[in-house]
Amino acid sequence: MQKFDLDMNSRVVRQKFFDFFESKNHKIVSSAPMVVKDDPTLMFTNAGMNQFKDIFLENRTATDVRVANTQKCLRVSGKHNDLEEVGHDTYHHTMFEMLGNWSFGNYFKQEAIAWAWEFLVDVMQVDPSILYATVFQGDEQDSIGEDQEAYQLWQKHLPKERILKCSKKDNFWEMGDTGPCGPCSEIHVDLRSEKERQTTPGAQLVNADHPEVIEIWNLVFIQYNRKANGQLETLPNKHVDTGMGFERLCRVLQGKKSNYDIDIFQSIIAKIAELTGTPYGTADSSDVAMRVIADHLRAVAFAIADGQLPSNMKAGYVIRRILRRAIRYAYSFLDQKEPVIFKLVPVLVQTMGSTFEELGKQHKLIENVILDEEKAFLRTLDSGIHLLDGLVSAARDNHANSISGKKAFELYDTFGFPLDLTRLILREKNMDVDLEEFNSEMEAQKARSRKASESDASDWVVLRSADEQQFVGYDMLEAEVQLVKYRKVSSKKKEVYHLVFDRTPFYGESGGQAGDQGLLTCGSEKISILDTLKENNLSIHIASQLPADTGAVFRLTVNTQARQATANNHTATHLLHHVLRDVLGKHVEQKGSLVHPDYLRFDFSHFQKISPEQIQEIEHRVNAMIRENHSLEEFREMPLGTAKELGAMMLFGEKYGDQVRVIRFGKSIELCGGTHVSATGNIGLFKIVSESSIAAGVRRIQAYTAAQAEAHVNSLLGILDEITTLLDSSGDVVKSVQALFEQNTELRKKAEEYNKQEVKRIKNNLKDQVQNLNGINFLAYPVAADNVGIIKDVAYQLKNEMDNLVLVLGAEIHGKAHLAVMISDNLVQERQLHAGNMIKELAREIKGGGGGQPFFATAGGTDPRGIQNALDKAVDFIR
RNA sequence: GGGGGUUUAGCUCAGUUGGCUAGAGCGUUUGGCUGGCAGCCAAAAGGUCAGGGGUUCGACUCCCCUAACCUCCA
Repeated sequence: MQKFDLDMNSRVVRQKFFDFFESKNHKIVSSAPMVVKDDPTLMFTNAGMNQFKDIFLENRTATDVRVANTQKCLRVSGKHNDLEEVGHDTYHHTMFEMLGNWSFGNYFKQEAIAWAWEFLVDVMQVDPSILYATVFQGDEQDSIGEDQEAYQLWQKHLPKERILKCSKKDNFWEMGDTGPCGPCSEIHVDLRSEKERQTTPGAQLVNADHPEVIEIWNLVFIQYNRKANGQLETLPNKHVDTGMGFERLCRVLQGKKSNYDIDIFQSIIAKIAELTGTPYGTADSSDVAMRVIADHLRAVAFAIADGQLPSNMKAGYVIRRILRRAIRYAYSFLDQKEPVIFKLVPVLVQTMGSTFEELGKQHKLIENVILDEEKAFLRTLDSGIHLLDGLVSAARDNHANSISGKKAFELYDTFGFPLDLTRLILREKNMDVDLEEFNSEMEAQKARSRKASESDASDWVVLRSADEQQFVGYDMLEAEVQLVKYRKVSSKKKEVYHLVFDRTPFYGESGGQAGDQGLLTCGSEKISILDTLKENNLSIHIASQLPADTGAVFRLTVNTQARQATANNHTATHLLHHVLRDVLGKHVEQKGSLVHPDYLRFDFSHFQKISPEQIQEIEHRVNAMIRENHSLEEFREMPLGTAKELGAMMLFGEKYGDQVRVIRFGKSIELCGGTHVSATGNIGLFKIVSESSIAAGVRRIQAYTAAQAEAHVNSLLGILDEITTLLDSSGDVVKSVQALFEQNTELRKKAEEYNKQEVKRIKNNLKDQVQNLNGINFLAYPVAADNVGIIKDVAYQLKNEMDNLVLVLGAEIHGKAHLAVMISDNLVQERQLHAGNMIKELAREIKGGGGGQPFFATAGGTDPRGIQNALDKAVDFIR
């Protein structure tokens, strides 16, 4: 029987794992950020191996060959992970920790298996009789046999009946369609009761989605490379990559039935219970809601700490979806109509802040961002409910008891109102939604999106094997290089080639700095490099075409002008960052940065609007640092510890190696991989052009430097100049404009007054001309007016003053003919007169058209000479 | 990156197939009444109908472009 230890809280478990692998000569490294920055195939870290991917791909050589860590991971989709399922069962999460130990070309299966066993059974005292191991059974298609070696090794610890041979689906790990891969061996644990275990052997339940027979540790043995043609080749360097679900391990050790019962989640759930007044265990629906909230809170808080704010694009959208799902559950099943999730942040910081210090340091920001999103989504829900009410009453009027899928989809797609809420509300009113139609609308939406973002990358064509790619761009702006590999990428818009060279002076887009542009030359052939991207530590040059001779020696030349402009903006960003912390306070943390040749954009945490005076002060101080002309001090390889002692600025959500590059300009010291000016004086001028908010607690500054700043200032001065000239004002322009405004208002009022008088005058004149025909007060008369409004006004006023009126007015305004017909309401009723029909006929006389309502209509035409004819003709209608 | 939507008074929003001289509620101001928790009554002020272009006799309404925001999908 599994014994468990109440003192085995999550912190102790984590520490024991580290201690164990440290004793096996592993280096304990910190978790990489959860948000992935330089891998287009991945938005979030979804496994422990992500931060070592470049080692497996041999883009980087490992400095330590034995490593262990805990990695914060996020999964929202995948074969066993559907966001909508999380919280309903007891062992799936969006955010989770993955404990792992790694060997980079060092130890292999024997040690990996022996140590896994030793850690679980000897150190953590897991009952060996509830453990199962799986090994790869081989695959004919790939012509590889079963993993005999692993099978043998497991027999030292487990009887044969508890070592299971499994298929490629569960026991062969691949990073992607191509690349490093290999068989794996999983450890499963059977947590069912003694009695249940005797009735059904655990072996039958392994890999069968049983909630109590679960995988806890996957040992991956990377020994092959999958080539583009599907073939496997044996790797010279074999690696071990293991991953153990931390929350599951804690569950086993704490003797709980559910991951959500371990200390990490229970502290959060207890707080939810306290805040909502609903104890955990009250009902199934509220329990699910609490698990959803507890899980999603972690995911969102960690993402924000790593710099990923909720937004409507890409990774930010995933975070928003997770957070909104939590809000939805709080709203629907815990009856929380006001923001509540942000109140849980302190508990999370308390339980996890010591291991992940980024949480505590950004406590306030995380709260603010969550609160803001809660408010926004509750507003969205409010207006959605309003719209749904409209749909419901419309359906009732039609005696329908359901709402079309199309409408429900519109509610969801356009107004962000979730389908499950729609259904919940409808059910209370005994109504339903056409789900089939909803789903087909959804499919159409997805298809549209896919089509729009379609791009097709063909396989890499590898020309030569190469060591780690060398970046020489800090020292050189051109270099002789050779092509290592290339591929063609076609998207809807155009075709480009991705080129990778053995070395390059081109800076690949990273750390917010835009990639270099430039030229690739070979003899007389010139190919432009449009952009440079960085993927998994590899610089990829985007070229408009492929060079004729791919085997040649090329010359790569960076566009120096763009590079210099970029450097200006990058250095200015550092100065700005430094000054912001001085002027606004040390709470300022970089939350995003874009360094472009034309401008710079800097996002940072700060909770109020920055006043114009502060903007001026910031600008002034940055310009002062520019004039002080600090020289660049660059330390390419500084131990991380030394950099910290220097007080170098480090960023959350950024991963740093042991050796870091440090950039210093006077008091500004930052860890940075970007390119900079040789002295701050090069920047010339720094000018802030906008300050705004992009999220709760995050502000954005955009600025220009050098030539752009100059151009900006000049264009503003130019506008001012023009205004001054227009006003013919040599003195205070602002006062002149104010005076102009006042004058304008005055004149407008005067004009209105004049019009009123004019209307009155015309009206009084007309009154005398009214004839009585057949009991109708009839008048058809030309008037002199200089705008259409006057005719209209006259007509309306006369209508108010006279009964039984049929009025036809004509006027020539700006060379065009205008007619208006007004008929008293009673005549419209009694005599079936219709101004609109009348005017259509009359309009013929002025060669125009018109229309309107029964009592009032207008027409216009091109022939003013016809006005009198039209007026004469009008009388026919009342005879 | 693609789709859908919104933009009308200080705020929240109505505004039908193009035609009432752009409205409501709240808020503001003024006057009157009133011992009360959003007091009551009356009146007034307040609009570049997001911006620009077009169609039309006539555009808040239809078409095109731009901007900001909301929202879904990838």
